[in-house]
Amino acid sequence: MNQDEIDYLNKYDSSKYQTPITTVDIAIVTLHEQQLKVMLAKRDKHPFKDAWALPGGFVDVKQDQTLEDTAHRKLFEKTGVKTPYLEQIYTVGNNSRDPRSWSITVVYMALVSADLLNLHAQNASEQIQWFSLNELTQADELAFDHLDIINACKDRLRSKVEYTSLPVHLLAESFTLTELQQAFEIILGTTLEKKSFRRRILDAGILKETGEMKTGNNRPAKLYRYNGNKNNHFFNRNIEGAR
Amino acid sequence: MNQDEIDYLNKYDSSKYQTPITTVDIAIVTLHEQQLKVMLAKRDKHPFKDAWALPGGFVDVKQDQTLEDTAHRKLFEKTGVKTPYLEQIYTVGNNSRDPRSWSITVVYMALVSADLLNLHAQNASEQIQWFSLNELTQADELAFDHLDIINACKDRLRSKVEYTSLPVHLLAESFTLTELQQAFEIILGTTLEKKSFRRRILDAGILKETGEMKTGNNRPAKLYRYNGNKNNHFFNRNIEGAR
DNA sequence: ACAATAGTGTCTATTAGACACTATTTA
DNA sequence: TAAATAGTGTCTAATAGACACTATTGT
Repeated sequence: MNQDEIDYLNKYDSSKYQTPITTVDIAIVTLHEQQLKVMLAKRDKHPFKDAWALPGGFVDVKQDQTLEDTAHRKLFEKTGVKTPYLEQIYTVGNNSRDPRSWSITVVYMALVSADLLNLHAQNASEQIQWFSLNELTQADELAFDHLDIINACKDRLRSKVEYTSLPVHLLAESFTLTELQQAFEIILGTTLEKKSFRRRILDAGILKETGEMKTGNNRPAKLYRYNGNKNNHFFNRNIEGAR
Repeated sequence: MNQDEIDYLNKYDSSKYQTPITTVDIAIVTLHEQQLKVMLAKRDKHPFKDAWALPGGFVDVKQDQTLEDTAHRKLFEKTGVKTPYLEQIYTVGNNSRDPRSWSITVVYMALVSADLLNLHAQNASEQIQWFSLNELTQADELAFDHLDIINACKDRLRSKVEYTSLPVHLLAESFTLTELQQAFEIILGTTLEKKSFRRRILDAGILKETGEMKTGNNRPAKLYRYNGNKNNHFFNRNIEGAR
């Protein structure tokens, strides 16, 4: 860096340009009672005071080093979960979505196992509630364009389920193949053929048997653990529901 | 909107919060002389003065209604092209990518047919050059994290070619199946089997014969036109090169 | 006729879907 | 032994890959 550039940077004052306000919003999604749920928080400030909105907020330029840090921070504040599956979905920016100003939001989606969340305790609070992803409509009058954003997340979920192993992130650390199949079915909104499903998943080599069994009033089922960290496995052929 | 909210908005001054600076960058990609090329512009200002960078810049809150408007505006300034295939790739934001400040950039990729561009005229200018997408390295010392961004675009291109019809956007309005196959091959970096390729594309029903033929020193080839506007067709099985 | 490229016929290999079957538990 | 769910055997259908073949042009 030469003196010329150093001088330029010393004189640079980013606050003197008119720029959009930039936020990060997160769709925190979980699977509970056979339904996909998304967390919404009641806004305690203008604009859209008292409306339900995705958790989110401004980048804290002191505290956050990256956009992912902002997303992780917000997620931890709301759920206490530190290492979820977190994926950037897209960024919306225009001059009409926020009455204050030209506004940009970077949207993340987090998938969290319900067993890491104390869903009932959180429901007791007035401020946070879990909504069924499929039942949200215009009538719910969400803040900003958050209904559109949630629908975009739902579409992304659905389409990724067709060719990835993404639903594992909605389950507990160990799970049966039937539980995994149900997660796929709930996201896709169809039933899947058992044998094909099991073959697809097992042939992919992405699960490891834990050695434990899940017992009930019937034949016990093998428990598996996902073997691929926070990454998804990509199949090179879509699952049936896609057709 | 009630009086309370109106008062809040009247008093709201977005410039008093410290926020990241936000830009839009575009990877403009074309196919020329059997190679993928990306357009870079030489920076005439600090920071990274005189380094090559992706075209891009700040959202103009007066002129642009949406982020896509900003991308289209930048693209038009550089190429004169108004309606390209334009896709949002992702958004990078952190406190280290720009020496001025915490910085966010929303990255778009545009695919443009080489026959809409006057590549030679542009190469004559000192300010803009087309670089082979596969030959850019650290040694080129691109501005900011633009090499990383370009590599992310390259990865996205490659992976989408495995299951979409995306390469049609790199060709002229009418093209032969052999030209389309070559575009796929260049992006994938492999050769494809002719019969499978043609069957896949024709069975998808995404092309329409123009009725014209392309002639040369050999059997003439049917010319086709893409039948799907700016959307991609999604195949439910990946192409060979994927394995 | 030959070179060059366009375009096809058809066999094989792979894998998803269908569906009936067997296995293992509790009550 | 019945109910319930886990898990398998195996046939069929769909489709991608391989590759040899035919077709049509200019020279």
